[in-house]
Amino acid sequence: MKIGELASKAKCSAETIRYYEKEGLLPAAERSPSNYRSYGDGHLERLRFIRNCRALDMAHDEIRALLALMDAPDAGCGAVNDLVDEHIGHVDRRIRELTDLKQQLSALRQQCPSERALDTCGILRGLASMDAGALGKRHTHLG
Amino acid sequence: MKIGELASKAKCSAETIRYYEKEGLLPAAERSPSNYRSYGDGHLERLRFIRNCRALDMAHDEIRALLALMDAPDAGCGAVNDLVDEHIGHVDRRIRELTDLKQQLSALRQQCPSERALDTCGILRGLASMDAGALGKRHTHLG
DNA sequence: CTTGACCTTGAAGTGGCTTCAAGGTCTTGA
DNA sequence: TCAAGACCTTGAAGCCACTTCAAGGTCAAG
Repeated sequence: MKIGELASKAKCSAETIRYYEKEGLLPAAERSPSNYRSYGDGHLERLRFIRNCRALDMAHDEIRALLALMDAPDAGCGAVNDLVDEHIGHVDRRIRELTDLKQQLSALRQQCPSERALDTCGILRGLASMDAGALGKRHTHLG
Repeated sequence: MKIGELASKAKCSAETIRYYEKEGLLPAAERSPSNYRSYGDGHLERLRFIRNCRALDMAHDEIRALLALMDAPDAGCGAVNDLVDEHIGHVDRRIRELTDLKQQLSALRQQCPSERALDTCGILRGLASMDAGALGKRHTHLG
């Protein structure tokens, strides 16, 4: 199967597939006489696995780790469980960050409930006088 | 004041300040005879405003829009309110996306409550067989 | 007069792609 | 038989908001 067919079966673009190959997520395909990449069902399975991980917002490093664990012949899945737990932790932290953020924004928005002149606008005043250090930095790969 | 002093007063790095200048968020500073950037209190105010906006995860485009509104002499703040409301919408959507995501991940995690052999690990099975199309794409600049 | 803190510019790296440019190959139908 | 158009190739650049690096210039203190 050529790259376009694989792409449509995995619902991603051919460029993404080439990118995954370059990144080492997907093993290099064999080549046809005309130098086109040639894929089998194993590639499709692996690509679907990767796309599912990405749909869950896992970073490439996390996916690489999962793939390596999967390829280890005699391992149990304890490390898989740990990796997923850690990723849930990432998502959870980011949700908490954004919830705090929304709180801040809502408070700011209430400073100016109606249209008024710029120099009395509570939002602009708030943005000018806030203490930026109050919020922490982002800790995860989820934005 | 030189760039380092401005940076420490605004709690950001000198590189960030130079970047904001290049991006047109911060007006270009005057230069000393030795070609060092020289800043006044107006720069500090504007920079603090920008950093506060960034602490609230506003994109540069949003901040640029706010600054332009602020500089408009006779405008009211209705557009400011709208912009903030829209940004709150971004944050809200992202929170909902991540909440869905966490749900998916938790369900996945429950597939494999304990250590077991790889080929029966429910997580890996789930990742291999999920339908990636089930989750939507990211719509905002918040990750 | 040297050390070291500060400043300058420009380029490259981050992540996970997408888009573009400039071609080569293959299939189909006139 | 040959031309159009769909598909493939590579490599580079763009996205965002920075950070880091390299290679130097400037300045105050000891």
